[in-house]
Amino acid sequence: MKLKEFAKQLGLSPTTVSRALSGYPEVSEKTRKRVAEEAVRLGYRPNINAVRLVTGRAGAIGVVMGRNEFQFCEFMSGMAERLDSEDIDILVSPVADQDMKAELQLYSRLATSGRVDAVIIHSPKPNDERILLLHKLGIPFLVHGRSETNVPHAWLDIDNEGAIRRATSHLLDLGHRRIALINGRDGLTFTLHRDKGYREALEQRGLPFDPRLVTHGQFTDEIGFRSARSFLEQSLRPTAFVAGSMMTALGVYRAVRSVGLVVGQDISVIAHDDVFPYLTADNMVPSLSTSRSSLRAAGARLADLTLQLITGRPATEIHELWPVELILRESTGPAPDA
Amino acid sequence: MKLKEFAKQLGLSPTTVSRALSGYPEVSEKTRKRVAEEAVRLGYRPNINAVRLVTGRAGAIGVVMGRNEFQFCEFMSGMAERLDSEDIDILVSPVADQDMKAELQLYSRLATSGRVDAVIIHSPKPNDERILLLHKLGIPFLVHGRSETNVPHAWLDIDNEGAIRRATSHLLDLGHRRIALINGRDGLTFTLHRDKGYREALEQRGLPFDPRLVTHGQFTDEIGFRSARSFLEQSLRPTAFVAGSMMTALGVYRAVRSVGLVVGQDISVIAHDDVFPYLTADNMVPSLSTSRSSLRAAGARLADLTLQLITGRPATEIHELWPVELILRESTGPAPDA
DNA sequence: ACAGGAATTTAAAACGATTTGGATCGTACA
DNA sequence: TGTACGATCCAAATCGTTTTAAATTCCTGT
Repeated sequence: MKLKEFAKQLGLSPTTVSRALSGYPEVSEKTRKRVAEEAVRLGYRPNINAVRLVTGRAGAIGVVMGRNEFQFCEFMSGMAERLDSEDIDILVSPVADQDMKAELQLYSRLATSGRVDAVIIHSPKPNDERILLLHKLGIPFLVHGRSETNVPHAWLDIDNEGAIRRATSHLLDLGHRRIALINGRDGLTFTLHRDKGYREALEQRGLPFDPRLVTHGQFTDEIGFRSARSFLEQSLRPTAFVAGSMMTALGVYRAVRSVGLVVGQDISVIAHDDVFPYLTADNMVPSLSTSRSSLRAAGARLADLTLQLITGRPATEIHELWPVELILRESTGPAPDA
Repeated sequence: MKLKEFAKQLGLSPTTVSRALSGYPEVSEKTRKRVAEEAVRLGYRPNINAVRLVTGRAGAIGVVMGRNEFQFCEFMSGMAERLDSEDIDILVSPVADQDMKAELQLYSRLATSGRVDAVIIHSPKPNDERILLLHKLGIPFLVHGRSETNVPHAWLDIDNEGAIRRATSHLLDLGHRRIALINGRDGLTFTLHRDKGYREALEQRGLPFDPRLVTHGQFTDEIGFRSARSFLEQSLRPTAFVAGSMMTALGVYRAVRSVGLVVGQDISVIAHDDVFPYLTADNMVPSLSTSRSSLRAAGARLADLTLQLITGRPATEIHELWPVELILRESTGPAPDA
């Protein structure tokens, strides 16, 4: 059913009907109500593509998905939750991991194709080309994470630095002196922030920083396992691990067991938990101490902020830094006697 | 840059330019080439919303994402891989798990809003209301999984029945007689198929089916753990587990260890693996025997089939059943002596 | 040189909404 | 009574393409 036909059935002009449905003020309350009711009864819905053409809005937010990111679904779920009351879709484009050229091209296509009103950038670097590109192309965008890139941009991030500082500090409080950090991919801002938090905790006690106790890599069980194994094989092995993700922690647990040690007794573990419904720190054996921040909530909020950005709120106003909880469970305990 | 302006610069009519770019035959090769080159040079790209309005195509495929599905990202990645050469987007809508009413409403909105050209249905039931609804609404759709719903529909599925039959058979070959099955959510076709495969393997040996050895539930580590624990606490405990997913298997491993037994020795485990880059069966300790089928490949193929469906291939022609590999690793071994 | 037909090209009509700039209707006030 | 003004409503222009139907150009064979 088209607007013209629907309007005729109501005995009104298309103009009035359109206005009534879009909430413009120059239509009487009585008419608006009647239009709304009849629209439901007759099942009239504006053709979305016509609306998009004439308004110039795309009605969608673009997100670029790396190939190996298990976190992505959770984030998107959050976005979608917030968006489903609006008439805004989520458009997903995939890109091969660590292929910056392909990724830039993709963003460029996305921005110029008019398919999306805004895009979201994940895992930025301190100096991120994508941010420069999108700024230059003039499309609204939001950064999930932080960057030092020298153009104004909106961002939302969690306090990675504080999270890891506190986790490390807590392990130090428990008497651990050799603490290994299995961090994220090198060069990304959040990885750097976590490195920084780790060092700060050491510095606060006047303890030296040993680069042999830190590794970088993707958040997979395999990397968690390998890193932990190689740490445990060092002559002076660490007594505690700070792991970058739940998947990493799985690998760490395995590595610890594989050398005949016990998590929570011989080796303490704290991991960062993005809160997944299908893999919970509480259910691990022993239950896993975590720094926790809901990725789903971040997705929802980021969607919200994106809507604000689209409707004109200046990007320079949009900066949110979320605190991270530290939740202690059984995987952390006092350092064993040396 | 608009078509009109671009055409004027070329000294051609909009019609010819449009045709040249869309590959219609009634334009000379020389002109086509010139138009294509100039389009790149001047950066002309048709306004996507205008195209969509006039052609009536939405240029997007809709997928509905349940909240707790970690598999989803992997599937979507596959779809996206196939789609990124086409001018077709993926539109993601979330829905609360197990809320069929909300889900039906969502599909209905999706189908009538004109935002998508086709939708994909996941995890169907033998008698699936969504299939009936979409058929009634007349929008093209593809089912990932199978259904006995009595309307013609396209589908792609893996051979769940055969996979679990073979896994169970193999455990029987190894001498196991009490084999527990930790299956998926009750009522879904793939769950029923897996149940069936399990029973068939038993029947083939003339062994009785014991319903106390089968549980149903979501694919989470928690459910894996709880189910396995309760099995292991039975007076006559099973010596082998067939687990529905990698997450489930994580829980099973934990449960086995928590009662002081050893996977691969006291207890054999086979799980179904959808092939995730961040959690691999090979890296588990002991490495996990799996029935394996790439979810990413399924996503890519399903995207492909969806394109075919949209361009007119009859749904009744589109039926694919994929075989599942059985990969034996260290988690399976001969049954311990009774 | 010219008819006939194929190969190109084009003008103009969709597609289905929003929005601009007026029109109409009542009501209140001088 | 006439005017001004606010409250409603409407006709027509517009968004940027594709596509239909018709016009033009270019060959080819006689």
